[in-house]
Amino acid sequence: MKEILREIGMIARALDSISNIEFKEVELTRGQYLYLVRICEQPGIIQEKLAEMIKVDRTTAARAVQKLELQGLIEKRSDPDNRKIKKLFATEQGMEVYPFLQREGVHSDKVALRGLSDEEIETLYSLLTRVRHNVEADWEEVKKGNKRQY
Amino acid sequence: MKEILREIGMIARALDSISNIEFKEVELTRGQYLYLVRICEQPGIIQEKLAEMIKVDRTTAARAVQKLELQGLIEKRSDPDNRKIKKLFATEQGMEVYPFLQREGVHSDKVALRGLSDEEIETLYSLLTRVRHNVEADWEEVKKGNKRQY
DNA sequence: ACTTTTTTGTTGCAATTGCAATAATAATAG
DNA sequence: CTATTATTATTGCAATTGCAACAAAAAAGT
Repeated sequence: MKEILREIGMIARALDSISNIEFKEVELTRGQYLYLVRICEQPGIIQEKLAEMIKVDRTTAARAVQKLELQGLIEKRSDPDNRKIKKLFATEQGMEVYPFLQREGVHSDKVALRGLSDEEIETLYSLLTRVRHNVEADWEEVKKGNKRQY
Repeated sequence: MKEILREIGMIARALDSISNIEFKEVELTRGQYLYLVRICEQPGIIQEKLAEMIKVDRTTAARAVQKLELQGLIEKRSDPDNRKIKKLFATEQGMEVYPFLQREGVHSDKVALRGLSDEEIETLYSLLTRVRHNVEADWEEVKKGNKRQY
């Protein structure tokens, strides 16, 4: 049943591709939207958690965040209680583009789920959450350098 | 319900990341496995279809295929009936690594679907197929330069 | 027949991506 | 309390990725 994972891959790449093209209108380059939406939604999140959430390499997130900061869309604030971390916040300018990201997301959602009943959507979501939990555990292990055996 | 698409994104990135790390063992660099498995499974497929299947830019597929050829894992054959296309075939060497890709795929599958019943798996697959069809239509439009409206 | 459009392939950039390696602080252990 | 480990962030490469722009052949229109 390996086709399930292929379907997921296809859907993810297609949607990502669409988003990247559409967000150029808001001066966002490839991938940036992923980080910006999450920072808008979870003000104060740190880079490390962001990478973990998105499932991307730590250094990739570092660079994406760096660029968002340079563009003035987000801000890094040092924490007096913990000098190791930098909390991330969307600036006013960042918050201005957020509604656009939301609208695009809602639309993609609508398109993707067209023809599915509310119940089917609920089922799909619940199943995917479980799959994600399964996969996420392995991802963290492998990222740490541990080897899966099969 | 936009969380569905996020779950899909997370799962896809996590699995892709794992695969990329594991396939280094077989001298494959990032992304190459996507193309190689499909060429092994569909001998004679052309680049354009490959990109369409995988949902990746045409030029990205071009470069991936180019590299696979340079590494001697696949072969491009010109078609006497159609001088525009080049059919792709795995070489012996390419076919040798294929079983490894398969085993990895089966294992990822097992991990991802752990705890799901056969029926749930069936349901998930069927729902995802529908979602993919929905998304794929939009992707092709947007790739052609057409604008979605919302 | 021939003109226009679509398909298929390639290359030049400019950018993201991620592994390795480094650093610094915080948390844990002995 | 100090030594070791884990967390968080950064930078230097080397590679993939994709948009633009081109080319050539095939397919569709007129």
